[in-house]
Amino acid sequence: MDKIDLQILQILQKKARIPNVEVARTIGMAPSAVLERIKKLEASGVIQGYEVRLNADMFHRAMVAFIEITVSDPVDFPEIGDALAAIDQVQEVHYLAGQDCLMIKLRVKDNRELESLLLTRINNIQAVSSTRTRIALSTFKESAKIAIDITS
Amino acid sequence: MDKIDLQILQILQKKARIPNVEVARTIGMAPSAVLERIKKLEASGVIQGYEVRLNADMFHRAMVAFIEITVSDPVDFPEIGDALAAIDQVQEVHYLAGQDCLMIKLRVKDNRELESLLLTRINNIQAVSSTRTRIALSTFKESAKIAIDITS
DNA sequence: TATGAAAGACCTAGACT
DNA sequence: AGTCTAGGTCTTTCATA
Repeated sequence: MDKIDLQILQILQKKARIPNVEVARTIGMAPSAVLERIKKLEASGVIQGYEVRLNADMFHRAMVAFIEITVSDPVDFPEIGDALAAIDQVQEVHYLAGQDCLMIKLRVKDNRELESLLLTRINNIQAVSSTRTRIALSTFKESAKIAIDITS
Repeated sequence: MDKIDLQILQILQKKARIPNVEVARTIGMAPSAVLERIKKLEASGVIQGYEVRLNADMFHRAMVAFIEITVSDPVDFPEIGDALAAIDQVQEVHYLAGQDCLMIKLRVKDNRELESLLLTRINNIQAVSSTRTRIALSTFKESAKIAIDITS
């Protein structure tokens, strides 16, 4: 990965769904060269995919919550992690260091749906011993972007 | 937003950087009609953007952490939220209900960078009274996807 | 690895339904 | 809102440097 690759990624991070030639023009290269580089970045796993960012409010997912889920037996983490990951409303599942717990981020319609998930999909998992829910009232920033420093 | 729009969004959520005609073929419509719909979805704010998902490990951002930041004076939230959002390594900033605190998600290279951020960018903010850091050891799921139910 | 050429695919505006 | 058409643009492979 050289500076040109970083430039390409920086452009795609701003707007992934643009023509190849536009990327090529921006960095002053032939489209075929840019295509080859992007393909290599995809093949090597640097680029993991291209996503649309949708407005959650318009899909009954206005409410963001984080839940810390404490588990009685750490051996069960993989199964529980997968079970939580399988819930549509759950966007993230992380295994946290030092406290025998998982952190999940989810988006639901409202309190009612949150309660329902807690009761029927989370607290009813055998090994789950407790949960601690934090609800977000507003969001200042939410992005998967990684700052790319070309000079490095 | 009708079922056709939902179908289009479902396709774009799988892979945003695909030709318009391919979307059109998949749902059995003329490309121009699909183009028009996508433009409307963009204009109305349903589609907020198109992102590349990069492999964080390859950009010195292997470590994920969540920090709860307690603030002495709730009046200061907007400024602190913006200050935190301005940090490159910070991917999310949420204002939490009920505990006078902010939740941030960040990606850093290692413990050293995390410590440096805590000392020089977070704890040195006047109104910040305490922080509670949780480090993710592994991640089961991490996505901004919203499940789209076509039948609805 | 880059360019340039060329064939084929795609985009998109506009006429029309 | 959709289809169809058509010119212009973009993609992608390949020969070449």
